Amino acid sequence: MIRIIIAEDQLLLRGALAALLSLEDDIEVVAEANDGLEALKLIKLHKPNVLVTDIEMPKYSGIEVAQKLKRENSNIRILIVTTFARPGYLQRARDAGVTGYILKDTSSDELSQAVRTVASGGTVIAPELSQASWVLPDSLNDREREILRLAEAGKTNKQISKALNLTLGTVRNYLTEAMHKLGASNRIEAFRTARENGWL
Amino acid sequence: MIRIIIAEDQLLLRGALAALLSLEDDIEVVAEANDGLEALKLIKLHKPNVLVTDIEMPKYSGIEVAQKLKRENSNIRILIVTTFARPGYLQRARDAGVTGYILKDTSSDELSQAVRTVASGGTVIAPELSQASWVLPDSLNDREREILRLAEAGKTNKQISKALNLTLGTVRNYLTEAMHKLGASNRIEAFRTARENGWL
DNA sequence: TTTCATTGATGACATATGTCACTACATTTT
DNA sequence: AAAATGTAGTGACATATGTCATCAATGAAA
Repeated sequence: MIRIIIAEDQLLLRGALAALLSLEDDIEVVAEANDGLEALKLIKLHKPNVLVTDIEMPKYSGIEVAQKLKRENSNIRILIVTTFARPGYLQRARDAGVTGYILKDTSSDELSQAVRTVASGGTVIAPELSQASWVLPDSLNDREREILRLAEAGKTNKQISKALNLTLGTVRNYLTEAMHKLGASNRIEAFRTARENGWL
Repeated sequence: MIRIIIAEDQLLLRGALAALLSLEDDIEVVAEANDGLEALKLIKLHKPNVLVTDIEMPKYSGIEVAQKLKRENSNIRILIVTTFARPGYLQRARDAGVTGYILKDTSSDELSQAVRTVASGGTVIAPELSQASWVLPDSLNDREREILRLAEAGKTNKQISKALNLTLGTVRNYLTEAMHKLGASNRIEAFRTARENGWL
């Protein structure tokens, strides 16, 4: 029997996933979490074999949960079920020891099959991601990432420089550098590209 | 018996919604659509009582589908189930004759109850929205909207002016005006605010 | 220890953005 | 017909943004 926990903040989908997976003879849903923090607590409590989780959730993202579990040398298997086919997400997920990554645009059959594969030590990657767009490596550094995030929030260079205790000129330099790395010709293109690739 | 069609592009959620609603004795799922266009075709074919639909879908959005149905004087009831609590969406949905608007973060019980209410001629609005709706009226005009959309895509004023056959100065004037209306101090804040309110 | 990479800074420059007052014209309203 | 409204434009101005070459301090690697 494969014991699983489901972490997903959309109640409707969470309930549905639980219902669908409970129908399988070899799968038992032992708990459901509404956010990353709750997921961690429930995992410690129930020691399931597999965590089926969304990425974008309150408290901790699915990727952060995976990172924490890895740091604790947990031997739980993780299957991420997300809307976003973002190369950067997949990259970080794999680095965090995640062995399953599928999209919400798959069938319930594929979902339960993925749970089984992951539970038995296998790897499942959504076909949309397995080949495509590896091409761009994330070359942004932390400063560039921070600055892009603030730019995305509508901050001016001056506000960014105050927030990060940097000079106005330095902020502009980092932004220029980020734009070059991303092939963007202004800050808006830059943070959009970074966001779409899952680098923010 | 309430005959319904479900339109939702995420396969997993669509299947789950269908499964959940099929469990109810008084509800029958007669078809499922993957996008707005398919939904319209299936409605003509099956003449269901209620359309349960997402907003953000390929081909036509749920709101566009509602608008087309209204123009054809269809007497189908529409229940929108969406992730987004955006006042502007709700506003446009109501203008299109939609009588149900709930969030994906509700329970399956509330969902089936909402279907019944809408089917019998009632109205259901997510509580998160029923108050917030009239906070800010959407005072943007079409030009401002277009320009904000292009700005959001990372276009410069010059590119926008070429795309819309306007003068550079005119584009800047519209942008300034939009920023004033939205209480924003630059284009990024402007299109973010507009987007969050569902005005783009 | 010398070299190298990283991180942050400066200054000068061109271009883009945002602000405002005012104009012009066509279409509605009154 | 006169007034109001909507749509687009001009010009002048200040500030923000993006580009580059160059410099300095620090810490890690050779």
